[in-house]
Order: sequence, then structure tokens, then C-alpha cells
Amino acid sequence: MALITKKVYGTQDVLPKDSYKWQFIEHLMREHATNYGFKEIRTPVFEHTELFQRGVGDTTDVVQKEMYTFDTKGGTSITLRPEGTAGAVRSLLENALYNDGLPVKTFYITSCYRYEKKQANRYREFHQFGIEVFGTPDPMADAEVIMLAHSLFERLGIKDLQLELNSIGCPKCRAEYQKALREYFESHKDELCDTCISRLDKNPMRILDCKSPICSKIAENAPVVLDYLCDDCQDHFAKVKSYLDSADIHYVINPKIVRGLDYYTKTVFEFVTTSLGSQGTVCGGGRYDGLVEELGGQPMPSLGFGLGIERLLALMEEQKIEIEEPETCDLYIASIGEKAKVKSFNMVSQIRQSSLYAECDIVGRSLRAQMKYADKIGAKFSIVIGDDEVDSNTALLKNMKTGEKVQVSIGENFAEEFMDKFISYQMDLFGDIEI
RNA sequence: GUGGGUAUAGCUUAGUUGGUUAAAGCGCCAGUUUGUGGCACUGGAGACCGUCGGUUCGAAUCCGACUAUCCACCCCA
Repeated sequence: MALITKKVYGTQDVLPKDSYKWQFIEHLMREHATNYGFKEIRTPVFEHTELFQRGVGDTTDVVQKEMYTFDTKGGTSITLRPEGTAGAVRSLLENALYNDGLPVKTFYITSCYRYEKKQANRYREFHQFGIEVFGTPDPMADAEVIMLAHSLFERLGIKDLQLELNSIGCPKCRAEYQKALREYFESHKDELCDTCISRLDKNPMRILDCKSPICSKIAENAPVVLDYLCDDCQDHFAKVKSYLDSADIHYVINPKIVRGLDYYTKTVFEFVTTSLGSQGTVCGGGRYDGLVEELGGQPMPSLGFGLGIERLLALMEEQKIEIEEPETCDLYIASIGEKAKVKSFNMVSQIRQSSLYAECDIVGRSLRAQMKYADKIGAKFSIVIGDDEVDSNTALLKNMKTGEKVQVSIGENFAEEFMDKFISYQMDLFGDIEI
């Protein structure tokens, strides 16, 4: 197939028949975040490459091999954002958002870009709902962030999503842990797989996560990060857990969660599922106490998460969670002849101005075909207009469900008259509900 | 970057050991006597059978390469 009719590898169209699902989710996320006191931030799709190198971390896979990086005509290296946090931090610093008082609570719904091999529920362009809380070391902030995600899933009716929790400590205790870990794996070096041998230097914690049977067997007896936490980190983690307990949020401790972005400290968590193939992480996040300082600001303990919208929708699909479909056409006006066609055009315009959904023929179809079309788009009412109707200023309004017809005037106040009929139709459907 | 699977209309698929005009369902468009949809019936449009090359009298079918796509590793949302 020709290139011009082919989407770029790893990208996806949201088609007209599905866009209401995205709209629903996005609306809910905005509302939910707002309930938690978060405000939306919108940052550019691209940033200076250095931002991600420093922010996400030079040694990470994301920076080393997955970024869409290119030079502008002016010779500046820019990169399509691979995640949302770095840009949010940049904006926080550039606009001194912390001067409005702490904590700064922001959220975003944006596209992200990673040059990776495409897979089920993994795309090169994907969308994240993310939140960030800047300027609080308090473990209750950790609990709040986790609770926001948890309650969002609950609100959507999602089941079987497991919250996995870990603490990877602060730089101080982590250094000690990594040393112990390295020593341990060093003694098994000849048994490890190739990838893990290279991880030994780069990030030994990743070996814990290896799927190879031999490596995971070795990893079973490896030192556990939680045993190496300093007093402060231990206390922090204990409090996070107790806050979650008090909110009745269930979690499992998974000492193997390490996260692939360098900026994480202390609390890290993932919401995972087994029903999405190998891309089971729907939401991942944690604390990043060093990041703001790393990017040139004052030390500012912070945290957040990213939630994959494609994965969320896939999971909802999997669990057969229905999203209410958009309203169908309220009134279809069919016409015969040019004079009536012009009249129908004016009538739908009136209806639309009263905020109802109306259509007329703009294809030039036969009456029969127009009626078929009206049925196809799910029109609730229809009207047929010909010369007689135009002359007499009256027509038959047909209820498409029952087939019943009533006479209506199609003059000046047609819209009002239709509105009356439409409201009583709604009441028949849903009963006499208070609005 | 490394493995494995798949490639036929917009979608889902059939295509017999290679044999002439590549088939069906859904969807789309039109019509079934003049001004009323759903059902039914009839007809139509739509496929260089992923691309290039090879074997053969003859390839959608066999072989090779490439490309795309899917799944897994990896990584992560």
C-alpha cells in the first residue's frame, strides 16, 4: 500500500466511532483530578533534549535508545517528550509556580513518544494522564497520589488491578543497597544471562526483574532493598503504608519494582494487570525528591504518576465496561423538491440553535433513501417536507420508534413546538425525573 | 536490537494435489411504480491476492528476499 495512505508505525487513529470513549475518559480524569485539587498544565510536545537527558536520566533505556530527537533548522537539539514529568518540572521552574504556595498540584493529559518496537498496548505515540505534586516530603502526599489513581479506577468500575508498592530508598541508602546487590550478583556472574551481565554495571536492580528462569532463581536469594533503607526512608515507607491501610486501599509489597526512570526515590508503585498481555502496567509512579534540584531548582521533594490511556481503554474493553454512547440524531428532516430542501435547511438550523441534534439531506437522495438514512443514524423523530407542507406550513412529525405521527406547525416557532414534543418524548423514556 | 507467526475487497474470511472471468458474509450505494425507515428481495461499486524476483506451459497457491503487521524478549504507560 502506498505510503501516504499508511499510518506511521506505532501510531494509531482514534476513529469517529470510538472518539466518544476518549472524550468520556478525558472528561472523567479532568473532573477527578479537579476534585483532588489538581489543576491542568499544558506543556509543549517537544523540549530541549538536555531536559530529558538530565531529568529522565542518561543511563535509562528511554533516553539512550527510545527518544525522537532531531535538530531544528537553527541547530538546536529538541526531543519529543517521552514522558510528562520532565516538562512539568521545567515549567514549574521557568514560571516559578512554587511562588503560588506549596504544594503545587498539576495534572496533564498528553501524548508521549518513544521509539520502541510496537507491541500489544505499546505504541510509539501513546497518551498519558499524569499528575505531579511538587513541594512536599510528607508521606501523606504519597498516599494521596496513590489514592487518586485508585479511586479513579474504582470510579470506572475496573476490577482486578493490583497495586504493587515498594520503596527504593534515598540516594544514600540505595547506594549501599546497590553495592550489596552488585556483590551478590558478581558472585553468580557466570550464570547470569547476557542482558543481566550488562545490567550488573548499569543498574543491578533491574536484574531482579529478569524473566529468565536462571536469573530469577538467582534473584530469589538476592538482598532485598527494604532491608537496606535508612531510618528516615523506613519511617516514610511505614507511614505511606499505614495511610493506605487507613483508607482501605489494598496493596502488595513487591521489592522487585524498580522503575526505569532514574529520578525515582523512596516510594514507587505500579497498578498492574495480567489481562493485557505482557504490557500489564497501567499506571506507574512514585516519589522523585531529587529531580527538581537536578534540573536546577531549589530542593523540592515531589512525586507523581503516569497512567496509560490506551492501556486503560484496553483494560475497560477487556472487562466489558461500557461507556455510554453518544446521543443519536433528534430530528431528521427529509425533503422532496428544491423548495422543500431549502425549507428543511432552515428548519434544522433552528433546531440546532436550540441545542438539539438535527439533520437534513445534503446528499440529494430519494425520499426512501433519506428515510433509510434517518433510520441508520438513529433519528428519534423525522419529518417529510414537500410542496404541500411548505404551502400549508404544517407537516407530520413522526416518532421513529413507534411510527406514530402528529401534525405540527413548521412556521416561525417550529423549534419551540418540536422542543415540547421532544421533552415529552424524553419523559416517556426516562420517566418524570427531576433535573 | 533479538526471536516466532501472519499477509486475499472497508471488515471477517473461503480458495481443494499449482489450471482459465478470485468466492462469500457483513458494510457501502441504488432499486423493488409514482411522498415515509427497520424486514425481505434484486442489482451495483469495491481486490493489480503486501512488494520484487525465482521455479513452471501456467502461481493467490511452491521457493527466496524485502516490507508491513501481530505476539514474545527487552523496556515501559
